[in-house]
Amino acid sequence: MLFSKTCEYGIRAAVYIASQSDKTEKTGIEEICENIEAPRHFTAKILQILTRNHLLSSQKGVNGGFYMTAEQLQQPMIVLVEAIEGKEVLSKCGLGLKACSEVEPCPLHNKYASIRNNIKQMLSGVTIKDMAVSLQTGKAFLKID
Amino acid sequence: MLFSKTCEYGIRAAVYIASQSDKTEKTGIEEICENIEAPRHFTAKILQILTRNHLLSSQKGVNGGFYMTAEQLQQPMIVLVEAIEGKEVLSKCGLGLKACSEVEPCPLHNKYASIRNNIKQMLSGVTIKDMAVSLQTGKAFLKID
DNA sequence: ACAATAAAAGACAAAAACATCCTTATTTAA
DNA sequence: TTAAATAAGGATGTTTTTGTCTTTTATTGT
Repeated sequence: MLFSKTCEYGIRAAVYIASQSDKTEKTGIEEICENIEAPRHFTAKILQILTRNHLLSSQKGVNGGFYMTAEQLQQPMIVLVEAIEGKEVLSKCGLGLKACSEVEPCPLHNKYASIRNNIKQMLSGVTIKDMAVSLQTGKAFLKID
Repeated sequence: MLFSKTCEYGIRAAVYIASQSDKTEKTGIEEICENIEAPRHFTAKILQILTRNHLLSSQKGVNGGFYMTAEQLQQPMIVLVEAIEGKEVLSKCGLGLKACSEVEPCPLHNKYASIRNNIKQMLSGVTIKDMAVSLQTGKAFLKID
């Protein structure tokens, strides 16, 4: 509902990569996709987008793969989501009206705005690292073995 | 983000029909679509779904059209949304994990659950009629003329 | 240098969402 | 009782999203 498949895979992949970022080895796309149960090539494309947006780092060649810098680990989820879904996604009218505004609101405007703020707050208040830590400490899961 | 196009059109159409429900004449699909700026045939199909689900009433033939009973006007938005998007939409995992649960939650589980509850509350707390009234009193708009 | 490895990039395919058009069934006014 | 009106239903088309496959480019260990 909230996220597209693209966004779901992107978040899951980023969190997995983050969870591996203590290791010195970089993480390959194959390993990532196995651990988040996402389609190989499709996910690779999403990671390209994130890499272009400097939310991930990557290296080609032998022993290459994906990894995250300390700075990247500290990015809040909202940055990921906006990179994938586009910045507008969190400001568009809930009923899809082009002209919806404070002055001429749709019938759902205020209620929707408040929900949207909740969502923004959630996405701003959680970093990739936060989620990775919850994985590492066994408090959360991306895959049930 | 929150709603599909199908759902947006469905809500807008229902609200428009509701806003016309004081009149004795029923409202035709043509008029509805003009006033909510939605595609004619596509919207007609959505209204079929809502009618089958008894969220709208319709009548064929001369002077036919769509209308809503007092009871239908009192339905909360959540019923509309569930009829269109499916009941599961408001209980699925935010990261798209099949196995996500309280016991084995995804890294976003609790935050997402709280957002979802907000959304449910909003959708349960607003009736079609509420939205129609805001239209009728000029407090809200579906179309800017 | 060279072979192996891994991400990047591009072309293509399938499925789902969105949208249109045409026919059918029903109702009613004349 | 018939013609017109209007929703319902079915077939089809388009676009977007999701997914795969192949080739290219960069990197590195030997």
